[in-house]
Amino acid sequence: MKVRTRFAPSPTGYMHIGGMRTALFNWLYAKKHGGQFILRIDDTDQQRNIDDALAPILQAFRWLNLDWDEGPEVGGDYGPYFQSQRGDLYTAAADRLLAEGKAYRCFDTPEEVQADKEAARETGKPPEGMRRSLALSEAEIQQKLDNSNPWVLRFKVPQDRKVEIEDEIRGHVEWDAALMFDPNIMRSNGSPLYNFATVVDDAQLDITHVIRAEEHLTNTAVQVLLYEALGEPVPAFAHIPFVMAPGTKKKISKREIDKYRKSPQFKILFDLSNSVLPQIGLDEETLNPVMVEFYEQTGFLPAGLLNSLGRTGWSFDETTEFMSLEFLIENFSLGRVVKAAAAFDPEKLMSYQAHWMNELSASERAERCTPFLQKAGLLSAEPSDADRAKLALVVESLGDRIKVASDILTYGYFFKNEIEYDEKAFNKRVAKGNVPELLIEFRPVLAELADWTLESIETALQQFSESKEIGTGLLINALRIVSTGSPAGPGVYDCLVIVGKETVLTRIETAIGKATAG
RNA sequence: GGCCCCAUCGUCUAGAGGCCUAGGACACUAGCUUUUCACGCUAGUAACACGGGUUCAAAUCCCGUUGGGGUCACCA
Repeated sequence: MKVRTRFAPSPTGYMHIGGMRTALFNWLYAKKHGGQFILRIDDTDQQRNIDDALAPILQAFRWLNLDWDEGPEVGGDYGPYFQSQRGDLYTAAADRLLAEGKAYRCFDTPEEVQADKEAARETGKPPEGMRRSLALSEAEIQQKLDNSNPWVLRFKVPQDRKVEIEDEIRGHVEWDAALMFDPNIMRSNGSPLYNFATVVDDAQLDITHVIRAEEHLTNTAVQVLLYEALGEPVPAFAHIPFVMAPGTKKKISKREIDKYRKSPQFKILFDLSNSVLPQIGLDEETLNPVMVEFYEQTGFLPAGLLNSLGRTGWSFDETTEFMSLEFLIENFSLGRVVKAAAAFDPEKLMSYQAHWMNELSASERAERCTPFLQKAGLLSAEPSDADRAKLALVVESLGDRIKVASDILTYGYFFKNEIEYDEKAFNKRVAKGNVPELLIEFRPVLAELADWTLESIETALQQFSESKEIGTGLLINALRIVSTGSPAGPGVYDCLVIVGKETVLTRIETAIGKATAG
């Protein structure tokens, strides 16, 4: 049998990082077994702006290179793939259940149902009055129908049995049907409830493996019964633990974002957010680390996020950490999914990210950095050859200092005409001792250099230091601040070459002026 | 509260009765390297929730306790 898995997001306007992990596991399982991955949109409860709310979700899949075999935009033989367009399917299934006596019209008011449930809560058993509508005669039912009394469709749970599944991750799980409350499967307006719609859809779509978050484990009991009542084969289930927020035991959630902002475990991500988003014109309030979009916008690599997602709640063996998407496809298995919930770890994500960034060539890294400089207004939309050459030089000399593409903005000073001095560093390395005097003497040496290369500058500096009987570190450290303003960055000679001879000479003058002024 | 799930270093995990003096990775600490920063290298700190069984032998199997989580909607 051909493996078919699915991910069924609601159009919420963003792709949740935890949901992405669930989707990834579904996708991997399908790919690993040469099957199909289907995207179905659970929009029964949504009304408007479906397109807007769906776009970021599809974009997240595209960005991570997780293609879907059937679903929005690509279509497929089992469509439509929006629940809002599959009404006939649910109605037909509901009619059949009603006709076969497997479901019944419940005329209880919501208040009655509520009261029943509260009364029964203590015992854990279904309430006495649950099936009072079932006792109604044909005539009584007809009369209520004629009076347009509202009703919902309830599934009649066969109570004299157990419901059992062999979960691919959790193993044997069973429930006592006698303890189950007849679930509402159709609203009074005729639209289906989740548990019903999902079963009808998964059956119709020939889904073979339902891989979803463990919060659905309890729902599975009802769903199994529904499959059976509908005469459909029950798919294999795999309930994966959910992704917790770092430093907590709770599922990671967008609602808790304000707490996360203060969490030390999240610091690395919010620091990035705070420094990068304002520079590229994005709002820190609307974009955050719970959303997959955040990682795309701050310059993570798909490989970095994928590696992180693939390793939270799953492992290949005792040592393998770095996994490409190809590796994951080749080796993924539900059997190795960890049963306990796992916390998403930003620090570890960063280490995966750094690894995959380093796998890229300098020119590939430069390409990733380009849009960030452009959005920050530090590089024109159509860079000149000189601009490109400079960027290439900067990225090359920065090496592994660029972990996420937006890190290039930390070194934005290479692309500005005016530099800002790090005051502390300036006082420590420039406005100190006889450094200003040394700079005054060294400047003409640089000015007379025929070549402006790493080697020529280094040689000149060493000879000069030797003649003055000083360590090279003195000028090296001073020149870094003088030429870039910043205490951190590439080697000085790289800095000097990148900044350029004329500018360096000018900046030495400026720095001397500043250092001697006060 | 009923039902269901889960439980190894701070974190992600390895471990399917003896390879466990519990392994790897991230983080952390120290040292080395070094012209800053970063990288790299070396070393170190650090865990089987608890209590009973079963067994010659248990992190691994069973039971219980505790703790954590999920779920009990005309949400998905």
